[in-house]
Amino acid sequence: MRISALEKYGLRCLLVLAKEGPDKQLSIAEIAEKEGLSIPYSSKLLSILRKAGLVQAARGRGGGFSITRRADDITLFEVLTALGGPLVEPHHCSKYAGNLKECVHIDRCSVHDVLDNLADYVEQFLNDTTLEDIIRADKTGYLKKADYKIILSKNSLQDKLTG
Amino acid sequence: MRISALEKYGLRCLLVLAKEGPDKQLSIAEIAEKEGLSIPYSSKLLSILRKAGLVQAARGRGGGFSITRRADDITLFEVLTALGGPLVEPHHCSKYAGNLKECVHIDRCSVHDVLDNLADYVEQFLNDTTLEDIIRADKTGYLKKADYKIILSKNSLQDKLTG
DNA sequence: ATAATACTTTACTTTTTTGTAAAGTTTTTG
DNA sequence: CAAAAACTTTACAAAAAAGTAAAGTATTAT
Repeated sequence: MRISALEKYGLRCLLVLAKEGPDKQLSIAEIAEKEGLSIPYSSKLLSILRKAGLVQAARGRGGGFSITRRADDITLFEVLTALGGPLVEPHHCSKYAGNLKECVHIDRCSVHDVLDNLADYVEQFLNDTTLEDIIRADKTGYLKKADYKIILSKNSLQDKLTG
Repeated sequence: MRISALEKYGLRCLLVLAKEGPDKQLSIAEIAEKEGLSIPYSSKLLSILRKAGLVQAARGRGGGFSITRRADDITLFEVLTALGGPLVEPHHCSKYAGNLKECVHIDRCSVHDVLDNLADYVEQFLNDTTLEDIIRADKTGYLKKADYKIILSKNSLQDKLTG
């Protein structure tokens, strides 16, 4: 379980634009320079962010990229999902079944269930963190932080199935 | 950010042994068969688990693997860390600096800070989940689950540095 | 129009991760 | 002691991810 390079670098590029706000744009070269990345790699990252609708591009002379929404309206969840996909593969049991066509735990896979719970849990954190929070931390040195007082309860798997 | 194949398969192999308890052992062939994995791949997974001290091996005829501790004494954090390493690279800023030798945000990297917070947060969940919880869920259909009532607070970065 | 600027797309190389194969070592049984 | 069972190690092949390069397309200024 690891944060990918694409996620880290892509987030950093987006933060550069987030600091500028939706009304200002920067060229790939400017963004690459600010983050110490190569121009081709920055192009790739920005292309992914554009396809996800997080930034928009203006082509031609005087063009560049701008963020599509305000920093306080974009969550870390959106950004990391755009760059790295979901934490758990949607069809884990069919994709990672080893030699067999289907997971041996096809009827009830508690590993999958616990990983799904973890994904939900992580999503909660990521949805509670906006780009604005990160920008503010840069300026003030204070970062919003989960308080590690997690309430654990027993929930029925059946609840999830029936909604 | 993704759960790796090694983490998922490794966890499954360990769970097979956890269900048997520390006093019973199974051969690689038996474990592979139960999880629908190839024998060479299972060997690799069990080798990693052995080096991490989570299982022990008895060689020779009649040998096999057994878990070293009870299922309720092994957390998901230990298992996933053994199989996949930490969520965030320890020296992210020096390793993923792009073209430069050091991260451009070397003095204060709020991206790194927020990812460290995420790692701590995830660790909390993983430390609260034992192999026994997963085994129980297999039997009963009930899985312990974080209640999504996360208390967010503002914490000083300085707090982290000074302890 | 034309040239310069700047995004876009495709293809390719390198590195890492996954997964397999085979030869080696240890222990037990006959 | 020899053979079989079973773990161990090393090396290798295949697939995915990371990162680079180059040719293409759109826009604007002259």
